[in-house]
Amino acid sequence: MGGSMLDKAAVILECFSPSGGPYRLSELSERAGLPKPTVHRLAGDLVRLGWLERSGPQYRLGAKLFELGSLVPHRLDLRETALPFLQDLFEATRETVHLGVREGMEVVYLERIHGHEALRLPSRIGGSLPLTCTGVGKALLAFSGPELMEEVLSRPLPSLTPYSITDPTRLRMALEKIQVSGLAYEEQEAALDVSCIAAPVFAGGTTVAALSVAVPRSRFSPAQLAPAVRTAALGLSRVLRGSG
Amino acid sequence: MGGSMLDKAAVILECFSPSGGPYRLSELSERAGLPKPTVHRLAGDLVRLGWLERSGPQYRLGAKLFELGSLVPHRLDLRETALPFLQDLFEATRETVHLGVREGMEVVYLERIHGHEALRLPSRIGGSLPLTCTGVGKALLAFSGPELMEEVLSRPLPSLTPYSITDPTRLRMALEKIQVSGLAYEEQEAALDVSCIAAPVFAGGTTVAALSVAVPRSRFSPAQLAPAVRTAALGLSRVLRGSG
DNA sequence: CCATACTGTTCCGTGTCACGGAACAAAGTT
DNA sequence: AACTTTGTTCCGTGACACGGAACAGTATGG
Repeated sequence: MGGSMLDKAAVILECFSPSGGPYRLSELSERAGLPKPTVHRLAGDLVRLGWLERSGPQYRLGAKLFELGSLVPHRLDLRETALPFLQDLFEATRETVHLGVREGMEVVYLERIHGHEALRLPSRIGGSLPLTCTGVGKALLAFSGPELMEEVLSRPLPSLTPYSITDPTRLRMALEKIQVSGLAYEEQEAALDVSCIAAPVFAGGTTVAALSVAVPRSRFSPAQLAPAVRTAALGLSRVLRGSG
Repeated sequence: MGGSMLDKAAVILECFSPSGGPYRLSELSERAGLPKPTVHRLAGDLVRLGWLERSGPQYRLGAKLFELGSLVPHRLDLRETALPFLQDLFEATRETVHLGVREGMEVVYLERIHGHEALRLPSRIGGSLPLTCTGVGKALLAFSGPELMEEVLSRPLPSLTPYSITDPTRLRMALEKIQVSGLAYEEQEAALDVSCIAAPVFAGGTTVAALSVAVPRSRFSPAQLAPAVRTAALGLSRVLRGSG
Protein backbone atom coordinates (compact mmCIF):
# COMPACT_ATOMS: atom_id res chain seq x y z
CA MET A 1 0.00 0.00 0.00
CA GLY A 2 1.30 3.40 -0.98
CA GLY A 3 3.97 1.58 -2.88
CA SER A 4 3.89 1.89 -6.60
CA MET A 5 4.58 4.88 -8.70
CA LEU A 6 0.90 5.11 -9.66
CA ASP A 7 -0.18 5.33 -6.05
CA LYS A 8 2.22 8.18 -5.48
CA ALA A 9 1.00 9.98 -8.57
CA ALA A 10 -2.58 9.55 -7.38
CA VAL A 11 -1.70 10.94 -3.97
CA ILE A 12 -0.14 13.96 -5.61
CA LEU A 13 -3.15 14.60 -7.82
CA GLU A 14 -5.53 14.22 -4.94
CA CYS A 15 -3.72 16.93 -3.07
CA PHE A 16 -5.66 19.24 -5.41
CA SER A 17 -9.02 18.05 -4.17
CA PRO A 18 -11.10 19.79 -3.13
CA SER A 19 -9.29 23.12 -3.11
CA GLY A 20 -7.86 22.86 -6.62
CA GLY A 21 -5.66 25.84 -5.94
CA PRO A 22 -2.09 25.97 -7.19
CA TYR A 23 0.61 24.42 -5.03
CA ARG A 24 4.35 24.67 -4.99
CA LEU A 25 6.71 21.75 -4.84
CA SER A 26 7.28 21.91 -1.10
CA GLU A 27 3.61 22.19 -0.30
CA LEU A 28 2.89 19.20 -2.50
CA SER A 29 5.68 17.27 -0.88
CA GLU A 30 4.26 17.97 2.56
CA ARG A 31 0.61 17.38 1.68
CA ALA A 32 1.37 14.18 -0.15
CA GLY A 33 3.68 12.92 2.54
CA LEU A 34 6.35 12.14 -0.01
CA PRO A 35 10.01 13.16 -0.14
CA LYS A 36 10.78 16.22 -2.18
CA PRO A 37 12.92 14.62 -4.90
CA THR A 38 10.22 12.03 -5.46
CA VAL A 39 7.53 14.65 -5.91
CA HIS A 40 9.83 16.62 -8.15
CA ARG A 41 10.34 13.68 -10.44
CA LEU A 42 6.73 12.56 -10.46
CA ALA A 43 5.32 16.04 -10.91
CA GLY A 44 7.66 16.46 -13.84
CA ASP A 45 6.29 13.29 -15.39
CA LEU A 46 2.72 14.40 -14.74
CA VAL A 47 3.38 17.72 -16.42
CA ARG A 48 4.84 15.92 -19.40
CA LEU A 49 1.63 13.88 -19.62
CA GLY A 50 -0.61 16.94 -19.35
CA TRP A 51 -2.13 15.86 -16.06
CA LEU A 52 -0.50 18.76 -14.27
CA GLU A 53 0.47 22.16 -15.54
CA ARG A 54 3.26 24.27 -14.28
CA SER A 55 3.60 28.02 -14.41
CA GLY A 56 6.75 29.18 -12.68
CA PRO A 57 6.82 27.47 -9.30
CA GLN A 58 3.08 26.72 -9.30
CA TYR A 59 1.59 23.36 -10.10
CA ARG A 60 -2.08 23.02 -11.02
CA LEU A 61 -4.28 20.34 -12.54
CA GLY A 62 -3.81 19.95 -16.27
CA ALA A 63 -6.00 20.05 -19.33
CA LYS A 64 -5.78 16.34 -20.01
CA LEU A 65 -7.65 15.62 -16.82
CA PHE A 66 -10.48 17.87 -17.91
CA GLU A 67 -10.62 16.06 -21.20
CA LEU A 68 -10.64 12.60 -19.64
CA GLY A 69 -13.00 13.61 -16.88
CA SER A 70 -15.53 14.82 -19.39
CA LEU A 71 -15.62 11.37 -20.96
CA VAL A 72 -16.58 9.38 -17.87
CA PRO A 73 -19.50 7.50 -19.39
CA HIS A 74 -22.16 7.20 -16.75
CA ARG A 75 -21.71 10.83 -15.84
CA LEU A 76 -21.73 11.98 -19.43
CA ASP A 77 -24.90 10.17 -20.44
CA LEU A 78 -26.98 11.22 -17.50
CA ARG A 79 -25.83 14.79 -17.76
CA GLU A 80 -26.56 14.99 -21.43
CA THR A 81 -30.11 13.68 -21.16
CA ALA A 82 -30.79 15.70 -18.04
CA LEU A 83 -29.60 19.02 -19.41
CA PRO A 84 -32.79 19.99 -21.27
CA PHE A 85 -34.86 19.36 -18.17
CA LEU A 86 -32.48 21.37 -16.06
CA GLN A 87 -32.85 24.15 -18.59
CA ASP A 88 -36.60 23.98 -18.32
CA LEU A 89 -36.38 24.10 -14.57
CA PHE A 90 -34.03 27.03 -14.68
CA GLU A 91 -36.24 28.96 -17.04
CA ALA A 92 -39.29 28.26 -14.96
CA THR A 93 -37.69 29.38 -11.71
CA ARG A 94 -34.67 31.46 -12.75
CA GLU A 95 -32.85 30.06 -9.74
CA THR A 96 -29.81 27.87 -9.25
CA VAL A 97 -30.48 24.31 -10.42
CA HIS A 98 -28.59 21.13 -9.46
CA LEU A 99 -28.29 17.58 -10.72
CA GLY A 100 -26.68 15.05 -8.41
CA VAL A 101 -26.15 11.34 -7.96
CA ARG A 102 -25.39 9.26 -4.93
CA GLU A 103 -21.94 7.82 -4.47
CA GLY A 104 -21.61 5.85 -1.29
CA MET A 105 -22.71 8.07 1.56
CA GLU A 106 -22.28 11.28 -0.36
CA VAL A 107 -23.94 13.21 -3.13
CA VAL A 108 -21.84 14.09 -6.18
CA TYR A 109 -23.00 16.99 -8.31
CA LEU A 110 -23.00 16.41 -12.05
CA GLU A 111 -24.40 19.72 -13.17
CA ARG A 112 -25.19 23.09 -11.73
CA ILE A 113 -26.63 25.94 -13.72
CA HIS A 114 -27.43 29.42 -12.60
CA GLY A 115 -27.95 32.98 -13.74
CA HIS A 116 -26.01 36.10 -12.94
CA GLU A 117 -26.69 36.09 -9.23
CA ALA A 118 -23.88 34.59 -7.24
CA LEU A 119 -25.62 32.62 -4.44
CA ARG A 120 -22.70 31.30 -2.41
CA LEU A 121 -23.08 27.54 -2.20
CA PRO A 122 -20.82 24.67 -1.15
CA SER A 123 -21.89 22.60 -4.16
CA ARG A 124 -19.59 22.33 -7.14
CA ILE A 125 -19.71 20.22 -10.27
CA GLY A 126 -17.69 17.11 -9.54
CA GLY A 127 -17.68 17.90 -5.83
CA SER A 128 -19.34 15.86 -3.13
CA LEU A 129 -21.26 16.71 0.04
CA PRO A 130 -22.90 14.70 2.82
CA LEU A 131 -26.22 13.13 1.82
CA THR A 132 -27.87 14.50 4.92
CA CYS A 133 -27.22 18.20 4.51
CA THR A 134 -28.52 18.96 1.05
CA GLY A 135 -31.82 18.81 -0.79
CA VAL A 136 -30.48 16.57 -3.52
CA GLY A 137 -28.84 14.37 -0.91
CA LYS A 138 -31.97 13.95 1.16
CA ALA A 139 -34.03 13.15 -1.93
CA LEU A 140 -31.50 10.47 -2.90
CA LEU A 141 -31.30 9.10 0.61
CA ALA A 142 -35.07 8.88 1.08
CA PHE A 143 -35.44 6.78 -2.04
CA SER A 144 -32.36 4.57 -1.91
CA GLY A 145 -33.77 1.84 0.27
CA PRO A 146 -34.06 1.36 4.03
CA GLU A 147 -30.66 -0.33 4.44
CA LEU A 148 -28.77 2.75 3.36
CA MET A 149 -31.04 4.98 5.39
CA GLU A 150 -30.38 3.01 8.56
CA GLU A 151 -26.69 2.88 7.80
CA VAL A 152 -26.55 6.65 7.47
CA LEU A 153 -28.76 7.25 10.50
CA SER A 154 -26.59 4.99 12.62
CA ARG A 155 -23.54 7.16 12.12
CA PRO A 156 -22.82 10.63 13.46
CA LEU A 157 -24.53 13.15 11.18
CA PRO A 158 -22.19 15.74 9.66
CA SER A 159 -23.22 19.37 9.50
CA LEU A 160 -22.40 22.22 7.13
CA THR A 161 -24.27 24.93 9.03
CA PRO A 162 -25.85 25.28 12.47
CA TYR A 163 -29.15 24.37 10.81
CA SER A 164 -27.94 21.01 9.48
CA ILE A 165 -29.94 18.18 11.01
CA THR A 166 -27.76 16.24 13.42
CA ASP A 167 -30.49 14.45 15.35
CA PRO A 168 -31.18 11.02 13.78
CA THR A 169 -34.79 11.04 14.94
CA ARG A 170 -35.54 14.37 13.34
CA LEU A 171 -33.80 13.28 10.16
CA ARG A 172 -35.79 10.03 10.05
CA MET A 173 -39.02 11.98 10.30
CA ALA A 174 -37.90 14.35 7.59
CA LEU A 175 -37.01 11.45 5.30
CA GLU A 176 -40.37 9.83 5.87
CA LYS A 177 -42.12 13.03 4.92
CA ILE A 178 -40.01 13.11 1.77
CA GLN A 179 -40.98 9.56 0.92
CA VAL A 180 -44.64 10.47 1.19
CA SER A 181 -44.55 13.75 -0.68
CA GLY A 182 -41.89 12.87 -3.24
CA LEU A 183 -40.22 16.20 -2.56
CA ALA A 184 -37.32 17.08 -0.30
CA TYR A 185 -37.15 20.43 1.43
CA GLU A 186 -34.03 21.87 2.94
CA GLU A 187 -33.60 25.17 4.75
CA GLN A 188 -30.15 26.55 5.47
CA GLU A 189 -28.79 23.08 6.12
CA ALA A 190 -26.13 23.36 3.44
CA ALA A 191 -25.51 27.11 3.34
CA LEU A 192 -26.80 30.00 5.36
CA ASP A 193 -29.63 31.96 3.85
CA VAL A 194 -30.24 29.33 1.17
CA SER A 195 -33.25 27.07 0.93
CA CYS A 196 -33.73 24.25 -1.48
CA ILE A 197 -36.33 21.89 -2.84
CA ALA A 198 -35.42 18.66 -4.57
CA ALA A 199 -37.01 15.66 -6.27
CA PRO A 200 -35.71 12.17 -7.08
CA VAL A 201 -35.24 10.82 -10.60
CA PHE A 202 -36.12 7.20 -11.20
CA ALA A 203 -35.09 4.78 -13.91
CA GLY A 204 -35.56 1.05 -14.05
CA GLY A 205 -37.04 0.87 -10.60
CA THR A 206 -34.17 2.55 -8.80
CA THR A 207 -33.27 6.10 -7.89
CA VAL A 208 -30.53 7.21 -10.25
CA ALA A 209 -30.31 10.91 -9.49
CA ALA A 210 -32.05 13.89 -7.99
CA LEU A 211 -32.45 17.45 -9.07
CA SER A 212 -33.10 20.56 -7.07
CA VAL A 213 -33.52 24.27 -7.15
CA ALA A 214 -31.78 26.42 -4.55
CA VAL A 215 -32.98 29.93 -3.74
CA PRO A 216 -32.16 32.71 -1.30
CA ARG A 217 -34.26 32.27 1.80
CA SER A 218 -36.07 35.53 1.26
CA ARG A 219 -37.44 34.35 -2.07
CA PHE A 220 -38.33 30.82 -1.00
CA SER A 221 -41.90 30.01 -1.97
CA PRO A 222 -42.47 26.26 -2.09
CA ALA A 223 -45.83 26.58 -3.78
CA GLN A 224 -44.20 28.13 -6.82
CA LEU A 225 -41.16 25.88 -6.99
CA ALA A 226 -42.53 22.47 -6.10
CA PRO A 227 -44.49 21.88 -9.31
CA ALA A 228 -41.56 22.93 -11.48
CA VAL A 229 -39.12 20.63 -9.69
CA ARG A 230 -41.53 17.73 -9.75
CA THR A 231 -42.28 18.25 -13.42
CA ALA A 232 -38.61 18.31 -14.36
CA ALA A 233 -37.83 15.20 -12.33
CA LEU A 234 -40.75 13.28 -13.79
CA GLY A 235 -39.89 14.36 -17.30
CA LEU A 236 -36.31 13.20 -16.90
CA SER A 237 -37.46 9.92 -15.35
CA ARG A 238 -39.74 9.30 -18.29
CA VAL A 239 -36.99 9.86 -20.84
CA LEU A 240 -34.56 7.66 -18.92
CA ARG A 241 -37.15 4.93 -18.76
CA GLY A 242 -37.49 5.10 -22.52
CA SER A 243 -33.78 4.80 -23.27
CA GLY A 244 -32.28 2.86 -20.46
CA MET B 1 9.63 7.37 -24.02
CA GLY B 2 6.90 4.86 -23.31
CA GLY B 3 9.01 3.70 -20.44
CA SER B 4 7.67 4.31 -17.00
CA MET B 5 4.62 2.92 -15.39
CA LEU B 6 2.95 6.32 -15.54
CA ASP B 7 3.37 6.55 -19.28
CA LYS B 8 1.77 3.17 -19.68
CA ALA B 9 -1.11 4.15 -17.44
CA ALA B 10 -1.58 7.31 -19.48
CA VAL B 11 -1.60 5.35 -22.71
CA ILE B 12 -4.27 3.09 -21.29
CA LEU B 13 -6.44 5.97 -20.15
CA GLU B 14 -6.09 7.73 -23.46
CA CYS B 15 -7.44 4.69 -25.23
CA PHE B 16 -10.80 5.97 -23.99
CA SER B 17 -10.48 9.23 -25.88
CA PRO B 18 -12.45 10.24 -27.76
CA SER B 19 -14.86 7.32 -27.90
CA GLY B 20 -15.11 6.78 -24.15
CA GLY B 21 -16.89 3.52 -24.73
CA PRO B 22 -16.18 0.48 -22.58
CA TYR B 23 -13.31 -1.77 -23.59
CA ARG B 24 -12.30 -5.24 -22.65
CA LEU B 25 -8.85 -6.26 -21.60
CA SER B 26 -7.76 -7.53 -25.00
CA GLU B 27 -9.01 -4.47 -26.82
CA LEU B 28 -7.15 -2.26 -24.38
CA SER B 29 -4.05 -4.34 -24.80
CA GLU B 30 -4.21 -3.96 -28.55
CA ARG B 31 -5.11 -0.28 -28.61
CA ALA B 32 -2.47 0.62 -26.07
CA GLY B 33 0.18 -1.49 -27.75
CA LEU B 34 1.04 -3.11 -24.46
CA PRO B 35 1.28 -6.79 -23.52
CA LYS B 36 -1.80 -8.28 -21.95
CA PRO B 37 -0.40 -9.09 -18.51
CA THR B 38 0.92 -5.56 -18.23
CA VAL B 39 -2.46 -4.05 -19.04
CA HIS B 40 -4.09 -6.46 -16.65
CA ARG B 41 -1.90 -5.38 -13.81
CA LEU B 42 -2.08 -1.67 -14.56
CA ALA B 43 -5.80 -1.66 -15.17
CA GLY B 44 -6.21 -3.39 -11.84
CA ASP B 45 -4.22 -0.63 -10.17
CA LEU B 46 -6.22 2.04 -11.97
CA VAL B 47 -9.47 0.47 -10.83
CA ARG B 48 -8.19 0.41 -7.27
CA LEU B 49 -7.47 4.14 -7.58
CA GLY B 50 -10.90 4.95 -9.02
CA TRP B 51 -9.52 6.11 -12.34
CA LEU B 52 -11.10 3.18 -14.11
CA GLU B 53 -14.20 1.21 -13.30
CA ARG B 54 -14.84 -2.36 -14.11
CA SER B 55 -18.15 -4.09 -14.59
CA GLY B 56 -17.69 -7.70 -15.57
CA PRO B 57 -15.18 -7.75 -18.40
CA GLN B 58 -15.74 -4.08 -19.31
CA TYR B 59 -13.42 -1.28 -18.34
CA ARG B 60 -14.57 2.34 -18.42
CA LEU B 61 -13.29 5.64 -17.09
CA GLY B 62 -13.82 6.09 -13.37
CA ALA B 63 -15.49 8.59 -11.12
CA LYS B 64 -12.26 9.97 -9.72
CA LEU B 65 -11.34 11.32 -13.12
CA PHE B 66 -14.60 13.21 -13.30
CA GLU B 67 -13.94 14.66 -9.90
CA LEU B 68 -10.40 15.72 -10.72
CA GLY B 69 -11.30 16.95 -14.17
CA SER B 70 -13.94 19.23 -12.74
CA LEU B 71 -11.30 20.96 -10.63
CA VAL B 72 -8.96 22.00 -13.43
CA PRO B 73 -8.68 25.65 -12.47
CA HIS B 74 -8.57 27.68 -15.65
CA ARG B 75 -11.43 25.68 -17.08
CA LEU B 76 -13.49 25.91 -13.93
CA ASP B 77 -13.20 29.67 -13.54
CA LEU B 78 -14.01 30.57 -17.09
CA ARG B 79 -16.89 28.17 -17.20
CA GLU B 80 -18.39 29.46 -14.01
CA THR B 81 -18.32 33.10 -15.03
CA ALA B 82 -19.46 32.33 -18.55
CA LEU B 83 -22.45 30.22 -17.58
CA PRO B 84 -24.92 33.04 -16.92
CA PHE B 85 -24.16 34.56 -20.31
CA LEU B 86 -24.55 31.22 -22.00
CA GLN B 87 -27.91 30.93 -20.27
CA ASP B 88 -28.91 34.32 -21.56
CA LEU B 89 -27.87 33.36 -25.04
CA PHE B 90 -29.75 30.10 -24.83
CA GLU B 91 -32.90 31.78 -23.63
CA ALA B 92 -32.70 34.41 -26.31
CA THR B 93 -32.22 31.90 -29.11
CA ARG B 94 -33.40 28.56 -27.68
CA GLU B 95 -30.68 26.92 -29.73
CA THR B 96 -27.53 24.96 -28.90
CA VAL B 97 -24.91 27.19 -27.31
CA HIS B 98 -21.14 26.58 -27.05
CA LEU B 99 -18.23 27.95 -25.08
CA GLY B 100 -14.74 27.06 -26.31
CA VAL B 101 -11.11 27.97 -25.85
CA ARG B 102 -8.11 27.53 -28.08
CA GLU B 103 -5.54 24.90 -27.24
CA GLY B 104 -2.74 24.79 -29.75
CA MET B 105 -4.29 24.37 -33.18
CA GLU B 106 -7.57 23.08 -31.88
CA VAL B 107 -10.66 24.32 -30.10
CA VAL B 108 -11.63 22.67 -26.83
CA TYR B 109 -15.24 22.96 -25.72
CA LEU B 110 -15.79 23.90 -22.10
CA GLU B 111 -19.56 24.07 -22.10
CA ARG B 112 -22.43 23.18 -24.33
CA ILE B 113 -26.05 23.72 -23.41
CA HIS B 114 -29.12 22.84 -25.37
CA GLY B 115 -32.81 22.11 -25.13
CA HIS B 116 -34.74 18.98 -25.92
CA GLU B 117 -33.89 18.89 -29.60
CA ALA B 118 -31.01 16.62 -30.38
CA LEU B 119 -29.04 18.40 -33.14
CA ARG B 120 -26.28 15.94 -33.97
CA LEU B 121 -22.97 17.72 -33.55
CA PRO B 122 -19.35 16.62 -33.32
CA SER B 123 -18.73 18.98 -30.40
CA ARG B 124 -18.58 17.59 -26.88
CA ILE B 125 -17.61 19.12 -23.57
CA GLY B 126 -13.92 18.38 -23.09
CA GLY B 127 -13.58 17.37 -26.71
CA SER B 128 -11.51 19.15 -29.34
CA LEU B 129 -12.00 19.95 -33.01
CA PRO B 130 -9.95 21.67 -35.69
CA LEU B 131 -9.93 25.47 -35.40
CA THR B 132 -10.80 25.83 -39.05
CA CYS B 133 -14.03 23.86 -39.20
CA THR B 134 -16.15 25.39 -36.46
CA GLY B 135 -17.63 28.75 -35.65
CA VAL B 136 -15.97 28.95 -32.26
CA GLY B 137 -12.69 27.85 -33.82
CA LYS B 138 -12.76 30.45 -36.56
CA ALA B 139 -13.63 33.20 -34.09
CA LEU B 140 -10.66 32.17 -31.94
CA LEU B 141 -8.35 31.87 -34.91
CA ALA B 142 -9.27 35.25 -36.38
CA PHE B 143 -8.40 37.01 -33.13
CA SER B 144 -5.37 35.08 -31.94
CA GLY B 145 -2.72 37.01 -33.87
CA PRO B 146 -1.34 36.76 -37.39
CA GLU B 147 1.44 34.30 -36.48
CA LEU B 148 -1.02 31.57 -35.53
CA MET B 149 -3.18 32.36 -38.53
CA GLU B 150 -0.29 31.95 -40.93
CA GLU B 151 0.85 28.83 -39.14
CA VAL B 152 -2.59 27.26 -39.53
CA LEU B 153 -3.00 28.44 -43.11
CA SER B 154 0.37 26.98 -44.06
CA ARG B 155 -0.69 23.47 -43.16
CA PRO B 156 -3.19 21.21 -44.88
CA LEU B 157 -6.67 22.17 -43.72
CA PRO B 158 -8.66 19.34 -42.14
CA SER B 159 -12.30 18.85 -42.98
CA LEU B 160 -15.27 17.45 -41.08
CA THR B 161 -17.78 17.69 -43.93
CA PRO B 162 -17.64 18.32 -47.68
CA TYR B 163 -18.39 21.95 -46.88
CA SER B 164 -15.36 22.46 -44.62
CA ILE B 165 -13.05 25.10 -46.07
CA THR B 166 -9.90 23.44 -47.34
CA ASP B 167 -8.63 26.24 -49.58
CA PRO B 168 -6.23 28.53 -47.63
CA THR B 169 -7.13 31.54 -49.75
CA ARG B 170 -10.82 31.18 -49.11
CA LEU B 171 -10.17 30.66 -45.41
CA ARG B 172 -7.98 33.75 -45.22
CA MET B 173 -10.73 35.84 -46.77
CA ALA B 174 -13.25 34.39 -44.36
CA LEU B 175 -11.03 35.17 -41.39
CA GLU B 176 -10.52 38.73 -42.55
CA LYS B 177 -14.25 39.20 -42.77
CA ILE B 178 -14.54 37.88 -39.25
CA GLN B 179 -11.92 40.32 -38.03
CA VAL B 180 -13.88 43.19 -39.50
CA SER B 181 -17.32 42.17 -38.36
CA GLY B 182 -16.40 40.62 -35.03
CA LEU B 183 -18.62 37.66 -35.84
CA ALA B 184 -17.78 34.29 -37.33
CA TYR B 185 -20.24 32.47 -39.56
CA GLU B 186 -20.05 28.81 -40.38
CA GLU B 187 -22.35 26.77 -42.58
CA GLN B 188 -22.23 23.00 -42.56
CA GLU B 189 -18.47 23.03 -42.12
CA ALA B 190 -18.60 21.01 -38.89
CA ALA B 191 -21.78 19.02 -39.37
CA LEU B 192 -24.23 18.65 -42.22
CA ASP B 193 -27.38 20.69 -41.96
CA VAL B 194 -25.99 22.79 -39.10
CA SER B 195 -25.04 26.44 -39.29
CA CYS B 196 -23.36 28.45 -36.60
CA ILE B 197 -22.53 31.97 -35.61
CA ALA B 198 -19.78 32.76 -33.09
CA ALA B 199 -18.12 35.69 -31.35
CA PRO B 200 -14.79 36.06 -29.55
CA VAL B 201 -14.43 36.85 -25.86
CA PHE B 202 -11.64 39.19 -24.82
CA ALA B 203 -9.92 39.72 -21.50
CA GLY B 204 -6.75 41.61 -20.78
CA GLY B 205 -6.10 42.39 -24.42
CA THR B 206 -6.13 38.79 -25.62
CA THR B 207 -8.76 36.42 -26.90
CA VAL B 208 -9.52 33.96 -24.14
CA ALA B 209 -12.55 32.17 -25.50
CA ALA B 210 -15.37 32.27 -27.99
CA LEU B 211 -19.02 31.42 -27.78
CA SER B 212 -21.45 30.38 -30.44
CA VAL B 213 -24.95 29.31 -31.22
CA ALA B 214 -25.54 26.41 -33.60
CA VAL B 215 -28.86 25.94 -35.39
CA PRO B 216 -30.36 23.64 -37.98
CA ARG B 217 -29.78 25.11 -41.41
CA SER B 218 -33.46 25.53 -42.06
CA ARG B 219 -33.85 27.87 -39.11
CA PHE B 220 -30.66 29.88 -39.66
CA SER B 221 -31.42 33.58 -39.60
CA PRO B 222 -28.26 35.61 -38.90
CA ALA B 223 -30.16 38.81 -38.34
CA GLN B 224 -31.90 37.30 -35.33
CA LEU B 225 -28.90 35.51 -33.86
CA ALA B 226 -26.04 37.93 -34.43
CA PRO B 227 -27.10 40.53 -31.84
CA ALA B 228 -27.67 37.90 -29.18
CA VAL B 229 -24.28 36.27 -29.73
CA ARG B 230 -22.50 39.60 -29.78
CA THR B 231 -24.28 40.75 -26.65
CA ALA B 232 -23.37 37.62 -24.74
CA ALA B 233 -19.73 37.77 -25.82
CA LEU B 234 -19.40 41.43 -24.91
CA GLY B 235 -21.10 40.89 -21.57
CA LEU B 236 -18.74 38.08 -20.71
CA SER B 237 -15.73 40.10 -21.84
CA ARG B 238 -16.79 42.95 -19.60
CA VAL B 239 -17.11 40.74 -16.54
CA LEU B 240 -13.76 39.06 -17.22
CA ARG B 241 -12.12 42.45 -17.58
CA GLY B 242 -13.48 43.37 -14.17
CA SER B 243 -12.19 40.29 -12.37
CA GLY B 244 -9.11 39.21 -14.29
C1' DC C 1 -19.20 -33.74 -26.51
C1' DC C 2 -14.88 -32.65 -27.75
C1' DA C 3 -12.02 -29.53 -30.70
C1' DT C 4 -10.82 -24.72 -31.56
C1' DA C 5 -9.98 -20.13 -30.68
C1' DC C 6 -10.31 -17.03 -28.36
C1' DT C 7 -10.42 -14.58 -23.88
C1' DG C 8 -8.76 -13.37 -18.77
C1' DT C 9 -5.58 -14.70 -15.13
C1' DT C 10 -1.54 -16.38 -12.43
C1' DC C 11 3.41 -17.36 -12.04
C1' DC C 12 8.00 -16.07 -11.52
C1' DG C 13 13.08 -15.20 -12.90
C1' DT C 14 15.24 -11.21 -14.75
C1' DG C 15 16.90 -6.68 -15.02
C1' DT C 16 15.36 -2.01 -14.89
C1' DC C 17 14.28 2.02 -13.17
C1' DA C 18 12.16 4.20 -9.33
C1' DC C 19 13.81 5.60 -4.97
C1' DG C 20 15.21 9.23 -1.69
C1' DG C 21 19.33 10.72 1.22
C1' DA C 22 22.84 13.87 0.52
C1' DA C 23 24.86 17.49 -1.67
C1' DC C 24 24.26 21.57 -4.41
C1' DA C 25 22.06 25.76 -6.32
C1' DA C 26 18.74 29.53 -6.30
C1' DA C 27 15.72 32.58 -4.25
C1' DG C 28 13.88 34.93 -0.31
C1' DT C 29 14.34 36.77 4.65
C1' DT C 30 16.39 39.07 8.56
C1' DA D 1 26.68 39.12 4.35
C1' DA D 2 24.76 35.02 7.30
C1' DC D 3 20.82 32.29 7.35
C1' DT D 4 16.60 29.78 5.92
C1' DT D 5 13.82 27.65 2.64
C1' DT D 6 12.96 26.14 -1.86
C1' DG D 7 14.05 23.85 -6.16
C1' DT D 8 17.21 20.77 -8.50
C1' DT D 9 20.80 17.27 -9.62
C1' DC D 10 23.40 13.09 -8.48
C1' DC D 11 23.85 8.32 -7.95
C1' DG D 12 24.32 3.58 -5.52
C1' DT D 13 20.99 0.44 -4.01
C1' DG D 14 17.31 -2.73 -4.17
C1' DA D 15 12.51 -3.14 -4.68
C1' DC D 16 9.23 -4.18 -8.00
C1' DA D 17 7.57 -3.65 -12.66
C1' DC D 18 8.03 -6.49 -16.57
C1' DG D 19 6.12 -9.74 -19.94
C1' DG D 20 6.84 -14.55 -21.90
C1' DA D 21 4.93 -18.80 -20.88
C1' DA D 22 1.76 -21.62 -18.99
C1' DC D 23 -2.90 -22.12 -17.18
C1' DA D 24 -7.82 -21.41 -16.83
C1' DG D 25 -12.08 -19.88 -17.93
C1' DT D 26 -15.67 -18.86 -21.89
C1' DA D 27 -17.91 -18.42 -26.40
C1' DT D 28 -18.42 -20.72 -31.31
C1' DG D 29 -19.24 -24.77 -34.23
C1' DG D 30 -18.60 -28.80 -36.03
